Amino acid sequence: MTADATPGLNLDRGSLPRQQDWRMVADQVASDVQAGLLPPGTWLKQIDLETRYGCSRSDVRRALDELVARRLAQHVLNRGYRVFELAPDQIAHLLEMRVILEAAVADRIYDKADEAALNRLEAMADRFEERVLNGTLLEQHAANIEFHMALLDLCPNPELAQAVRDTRSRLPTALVYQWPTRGWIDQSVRDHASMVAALRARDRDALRAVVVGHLRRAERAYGRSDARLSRRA
Amino acid sequence: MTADATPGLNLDRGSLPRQQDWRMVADQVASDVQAGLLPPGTWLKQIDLETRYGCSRSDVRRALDELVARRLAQHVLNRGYRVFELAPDQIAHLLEMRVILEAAVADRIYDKADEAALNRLEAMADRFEERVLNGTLLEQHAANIEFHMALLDLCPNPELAQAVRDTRSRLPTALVYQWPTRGWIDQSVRDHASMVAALRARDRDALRAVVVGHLRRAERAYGRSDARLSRRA
DNA sequence: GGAACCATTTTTGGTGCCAATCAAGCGACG
DNA sequence: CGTCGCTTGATTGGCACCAAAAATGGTTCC
Repeated sequence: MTADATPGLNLDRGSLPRQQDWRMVADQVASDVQAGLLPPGTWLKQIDLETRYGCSRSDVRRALDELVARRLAQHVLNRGYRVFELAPDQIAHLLEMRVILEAAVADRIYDKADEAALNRLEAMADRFEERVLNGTLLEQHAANIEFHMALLDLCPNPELAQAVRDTRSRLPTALVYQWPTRGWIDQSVRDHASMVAALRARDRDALRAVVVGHLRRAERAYGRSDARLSRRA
Repeated sequence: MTADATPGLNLDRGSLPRQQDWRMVADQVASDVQAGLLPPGTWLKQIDLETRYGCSRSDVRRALDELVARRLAQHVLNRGYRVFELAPDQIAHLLEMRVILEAAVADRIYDKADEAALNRLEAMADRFEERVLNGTLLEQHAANIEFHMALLDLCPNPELAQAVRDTRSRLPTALVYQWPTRGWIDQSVRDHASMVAALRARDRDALRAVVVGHLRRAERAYGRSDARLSRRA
């Protein structure tokens, strides 16, 4: 939290309706954490956040408490708040939970998957493919997220969907920015197509297999990034 | 800057040398909600909590925010906080998630289930049975919880175990106090015994079947309570 | 008799200030 | 020369006060 005066991003809040500011701050910080702007272990100084997001001190405090409750930050008494730093085994555990939850989602996704939804999904898969061909890494990432979110929206159990979102938000995507290999991306493109195809064919087992395989590959990618990181440390 | 000797290991929420005040208040309120002392929909007035738990106003506020983050309470702007009131379909969704998560736990529980752990578990099953024979409803309930918590402690994935605890905590147990039928309790006793037996026999499928059956019965019990409630409304 | 309106009281929500606490820098001492 | 202890600076954390909003109770008018 040192090297940003960051002119562009700030939304003026004087004109906004003044309800629930701290929630927006929490979401902003969460978003910045996910984007890798605030790496794990960074101290979240209250004064910095205050100026950065242009809100009051109490808003910052409540936002930080919320982030702790979401397990995106941890609180050290009389020291402050820092971005949560997951140990490798914690990452493994979270990834395992992701597999469990997303497999369950895959099993339950059929009821709401009508023709219109399938078409929208296919459009997003295509968009991802197009972004892979000619788009920045950031755009690829965004399109990827979009596809998965759309898939998740088809889950008939909103609590389950939220659990998936929460689990995902806790996993650092910073590692993804050094996106492993070209083969990985291509495989992802194919996976997305396979998912839509399995949905169209109403083939439960195939869909679950694709989803689990997709996540397992991500798991291995994390493993590689971790190895890189620990080699450096 | 930010040189740090201790990266990552701490996730303890309870083992701090001195727990923060507001956290204790939050846990107290959560416990009272679970116990049915604070029925769903109850307004949680700040002054009441302040006097009831003998803490400052800011502690109360932070505790309430934490309860909102845990989805045990909801916040209405300029009106206050109230105990979360789940719609029947939300309860159904949460129960479904419980089945998903606990089935996953059952599948993964073997690694840590050594002889000592099995004996402890069996002792708890026996205690539950004993409490069913001659004990108050509250004691039965406590013994039941204890057994399930011990079972959960065998889960090698702490994140998954925590997810189960979180999901459980969101389900109102107040309905259980009017404990459905005698047959239900007896079946529970038998289920617990079956779980231990399946663990001893290392029979994955059997264990999962028992767990899922156990929860499905609870599901039906909730359904009945809901019917009772909505009939009255 | 009932409904709308107004004053009072209660409760919530935010802000500013000050004490408690910790890290870093500095000097003295073994 | 290294280490211990103190001082200083910066940051966090709690508390008390005050403003805004809603519920309550009573009154008046239709």
